[in-house]
Amino acid sequence: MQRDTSQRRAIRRALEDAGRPLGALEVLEASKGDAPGLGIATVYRNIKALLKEGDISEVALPGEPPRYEAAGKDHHHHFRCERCEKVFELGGACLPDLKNALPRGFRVTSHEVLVHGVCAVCAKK
Amino acid sequence: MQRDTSQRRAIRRALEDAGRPLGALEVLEASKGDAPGLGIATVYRNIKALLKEGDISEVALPGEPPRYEAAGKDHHHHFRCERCEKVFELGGACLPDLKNALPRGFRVTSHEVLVHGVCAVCAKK
DNA sequence: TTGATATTGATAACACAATATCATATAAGG
DNA sequence: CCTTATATGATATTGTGTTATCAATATCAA
Repeated sequence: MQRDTSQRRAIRRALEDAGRPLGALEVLEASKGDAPGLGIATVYRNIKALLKEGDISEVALPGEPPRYEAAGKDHHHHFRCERCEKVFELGGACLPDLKNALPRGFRVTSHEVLVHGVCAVCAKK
Repeated sequence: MQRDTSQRRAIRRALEDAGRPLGALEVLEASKGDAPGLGIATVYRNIKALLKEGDISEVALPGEPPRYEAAGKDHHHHFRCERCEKVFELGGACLPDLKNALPRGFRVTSHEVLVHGVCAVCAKK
């Protein structure tokens, strides 16, 4: 159990090559080149499997369905273009001292930053 | 059109007094003291009306339904307790220089920070 | 107080993403 | 090359949050 299918390869490849987090439909589109006729159910199935195996990780966004990106990257945050709605990866640039802003007794386990704006491609149009 | 009902007063009051963003069901619970028998549809209706009037603003969170808070506050971010799932307001503490982290040609319009952790009440248990 | 009408509460209906179903296709060991 | 159990594709179903419907109620101007 766990066969090496062309669909699974195409989906893994699409996520590895994208360089940015993809939603389920984006994965479908990006994978169709390598796996014609690919169905959305298969995309969801394989996303779930890849998550369980730890090959990809989920990028949750406010108000929209999650995207997925290759796992194992350094700490980073994301940028969402409000025109094309694509999400991009941002390197470096993290938070200053959070502790000052925290109420007494609060304990931090993680944080996430989402920057909104217009990407380079959309800005030119 | 636009009548002053006890339900509308209760809902507005609940959001103003909460001191933290509330979800629709939290608004329902918090308003029931002032408006017994309040229905969820009325909560949604009034949230929508208060949004349109600019009295409250939406706080979108990854992977869950939006919360709402009184409008007009200074720039701030939010903390979500992973135990009780309440969301709290964080003052101050903002981002350093975002520009360095941005790819060329990207334009920023806003950003949001969500801190995950355990709130003071839950940490004591 | 009265009457017109906005508002409410209960609940049906909707929208959307994600999962389940199931017949068919296919990978992989023998 | 066969066999068989897993994977796939099409689509029905689910689940959750929100909105629509509608009879009953309550606001507020006259």
